[in-house]
Order: sequence, then C-alpha cells, then structure tokens
Amino acid sequence: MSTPLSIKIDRSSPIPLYHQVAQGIEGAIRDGSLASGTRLENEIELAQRLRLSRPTIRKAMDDLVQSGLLVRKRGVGTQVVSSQIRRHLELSSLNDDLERAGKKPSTTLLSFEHIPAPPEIQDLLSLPKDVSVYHFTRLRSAGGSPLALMENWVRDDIVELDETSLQAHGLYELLREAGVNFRLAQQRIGATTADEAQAKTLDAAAGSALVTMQRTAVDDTGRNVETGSHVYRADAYSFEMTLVQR
Amino acid sequence: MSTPLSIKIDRSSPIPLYHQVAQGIEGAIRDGSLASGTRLENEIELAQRLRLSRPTIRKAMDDLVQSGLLVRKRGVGTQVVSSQIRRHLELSSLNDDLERAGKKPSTTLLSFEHIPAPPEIQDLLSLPKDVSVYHFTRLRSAGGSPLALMENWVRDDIVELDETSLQAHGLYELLREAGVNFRLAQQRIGATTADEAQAKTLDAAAGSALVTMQRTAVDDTGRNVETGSHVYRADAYSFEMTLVQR
DNA sequence: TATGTCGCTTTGACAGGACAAACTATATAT
DNA sequence: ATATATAGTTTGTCCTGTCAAAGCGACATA
Repeated sequence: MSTPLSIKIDRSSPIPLYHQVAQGIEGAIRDGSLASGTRLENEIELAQRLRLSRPTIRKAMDDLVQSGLLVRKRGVGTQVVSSQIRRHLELSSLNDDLERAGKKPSTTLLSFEHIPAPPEIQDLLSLPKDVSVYHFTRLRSAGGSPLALMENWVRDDIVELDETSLQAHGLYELLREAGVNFRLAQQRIGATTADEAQAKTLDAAAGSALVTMQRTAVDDTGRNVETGSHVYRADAYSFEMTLVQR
Repeated sequence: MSTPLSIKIDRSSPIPLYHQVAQGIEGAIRDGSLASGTRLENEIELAQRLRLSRPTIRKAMDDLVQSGLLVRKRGVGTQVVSSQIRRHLELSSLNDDLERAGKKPSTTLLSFEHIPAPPEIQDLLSLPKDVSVYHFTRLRSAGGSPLALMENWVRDDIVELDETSLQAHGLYELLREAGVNFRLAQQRIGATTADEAQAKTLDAAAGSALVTMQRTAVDDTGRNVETGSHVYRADAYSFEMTLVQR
C-alpha cells in the first residue's frame, strides 16, 4: 500500500524544501521506482516521515499535479499518472529543446537589420514611439539537416544584438544573459504549405507541409520583449504538451 | 497606487473563498476595471480588507498567475498582465470551443464500429485484454462549412455509445454525462497536406495544409478513456495558448 | 559624481492546527 | 439479497503566526 519513497532533504540548501520534495518524487517517477498507477503515502504520513509540515508536502504535490505527473482524489489518495502522459509544454526555446534532446543545433543568420518598428510590430510589442527593433531571420538545423525558418523582432532598448552572437547562440539564451526574465508567452500553432523560397531554404519539396508558430513573449516587468513567426518542417517537428484540468 | 477593487465574499456559499476571490479579480480584469499594468493591493492589505487570511488570498493569486493573468515580483507587488496575453489552453473539446464562440457546430457521423481493440490502440489506452473499443470518424462543420475530420477510439467499459447520440452531441459532452471526470490529456500538434479523400470530405484542395492533432485523455481514476487523431483545415483553425514560466 | 549601505515594502517559504467533504468498506437492518 | 447507515481514511479549505529574501529608494560617504 504505502511505498517507502526515500527522499533526502537538505535544510541548509538554498533550494526550497517543497521543491526538494517535488524533485524527489519526480525523480522516483522518472527512474521507475514509483510505477504509474502507484498510490503514494498520504500527505500527513509523508510529512511526519520527512519531518516537514503538511503545507510543504501539499505545495510539492500541487506542483506535480500541475505538471501532470500526479492525480489526487479526496478520500482516496494520490496516484502516479499513466506513463504515456508526460510533461507540460513549457516556455522554452527550440534551441534549448534541441540541446536537451542531444541533437546539436546550428544556426545560419539569413538576414539582419536594425530598423524603426513597422506599425504592426509596434502594435504587437506595445512599443513606445521612440523604440526601434532588431529584425532578423535565421535557419535552424539539427544533425545537419534544416529544421526551422525563424523570423523575429526584438525591441532594442533591452539588449544589444549583433550578427556574430546570433550565429553562435540561441535568442533566448542571449536575452536571458542580458537579464531578461521571461514570464509568459502567447503562442499560436497552425499549418501551411511550403512556397518556393521556403522549400529551397528548408531543403524540402515545394508544397510540403509546414508547422507554423507565432509567439509573443513577455518578461517579468510586463514588457513584450520579442515576437516571432516560425515555420518547421512537419516531418521533423511537432508540438507536444500535457493539458491539465483545473 | 492601490486600486480599491471591491469583491463580494459569501461565506455561506459552497464555492471556496479563494475561488471567490480569484473570480472577483478575474472579473475586474476582464471588464476593464483593473487595467493591464495596474499594481494590485498587496496581499496583506487585501486580506485584511476582505477579512480573509493571507494564505487564502495567496491561493487565489497563485491560480491567476498560473492562468497567466497576473505576474508577481517579490519586493515590488502584483501586476495585471498586458492585455494581449490571455487565456491558458485548457482541456476542452472542439465542440465546446465552437459553441462558446457562438459558431453552431454540426456533426456528421461517417463511420461507426464496436470492435476488439487493435494492438496499437490497446497500447495507447493501456487496455486490459477483455475490453473492446468504439471506433468512429466524424466530420465537424461550423457555420455550414467543414472544419475538421476526427477519428476516435473510446473504451467500451465506461460509456455506451451509439450512432444517434454521436450525431447530436459532442463526444466530451457524452462522456461527462456518463460520469467521466477528465483530468489530463497528452496532445501532439503538427501539420500535413490533404490527400484526395481528406480534401474531398473537407471541401478543400488536395495538397492543401492541414493541422493535425493526436490526443489521449485520462480521467480522475487514471484510466485512459479516449484517444483520437484529428485533422483541421489550416485556413480555418489554429491552436492558441498562453505559456507560463514556472 | 559615483557608490555603497541601510531600511522599508512586498512576496516567498514554512510550521502547526482545526474542521469539512468525498470516498471506501464494513456492518446492520429490511 | 439489497439497501442503508456508519466509521475510517484521505484530501480540501482555512486560519494564525514567523522569518527570509528580493527589490527599491533615500541617504551618507568617498
């Protein structure tokens, strides 16, 4: 009934206790020691065993429920979710995703300009009149084959961008280094077919299917930092996500 | 500096206090009385004014931060997010979405069978050996024009389905009426081009772009209730979502 | 002028306790 | 055998309280 579940708590660590608990449980789920469908110890027991308060345990479990790893039911207990269901779609960049997947992304900068914002971009980014933007297009490849064509606009009052750094690093990486803390993004995913130019750049047939994505990202001060319009080869990329009922 | 923000709390209501607060704030944001960028009262003050405890207020705000309506920053306060960003992608059905948008969806049942589960479906739904499935395809139209082609498999030990009810009602509606409480869904979105048959059914050109979506949904007991593979006309449908940094 | 320190404000983390509501299973009555 | 009550388990909601950490601005200092 009750799985032992050994979690180490380090009270001197700067990382919050509830997060240590969450990581511990998540780790046990991912390495298989907590199989899907298993019922966890109840909150009170776990709290006593780890010498933590119930609110702390609950906060940890709340987070795991939110990311779709656990389900709770009053009067019954907390269960590990079936293994096919995995991770929540997070605010991450293509570059990061590829690096995590061990692919080795490379980037070609196709165009770069520093210009006053066109009206529709000024609107999308809610820009003050005197702020200009960087506008550039990049080709992202993984494992040597082209994957995505990305067009972006970034306001110029937050970070200074140039051709060489964009070749070498992901955009989100550069922005984070410049002190930007992303909070939210609004994203739209659809489909289209490749026109001549896109087909040529992506090394695909004209008329082949592409996944389209438009995104606007907001930092912790509420500024719209970046907006972009990307297309991905449909045979090489799709968006995966876990939805959680609230 | 501090916006007044009048929220009515009904302590005799069965709906939790924190949720009443969240609804109150969300309402004020949506009807414009809390403009985007506004700083809210601090948690302690708001708690005192509404005669609630700080944890209750915090829980309400946590939920709104999760749904992307608010951003918090230690030492600064809590702000309403810029107005373009809104609404988390929720676990909802196409039918519900269309009805909410006032479109008047209609459904044509193209095929229907009640069969033993094929191996890959048995795997996707983690079915016991003796459970069979309903397998059916539907065409969903909105405002008279075809929009989506949907193929679904539903395990037969939870709900009894028949042709007539599927013509008249959405699948999720039928499942909810049968007492199914959805908790999670795993979803993958991509793109493809329409083959002859799809083009004909959807009243589109062969080779035109389609958005693809595969989904498996889990209920509160951890069972995989339903899996499906859908295609949407790309010129009429796209997926919109707000991502929140955790 | 520039820089660092200090204090104020606000959110973040954590504890411990109390009762309510939902679910399960067992025992009881019809 | 079939309902019906009942007790026990577990999560849900809500409270009071305490201290820490981050951000910001004012002030003092070099």
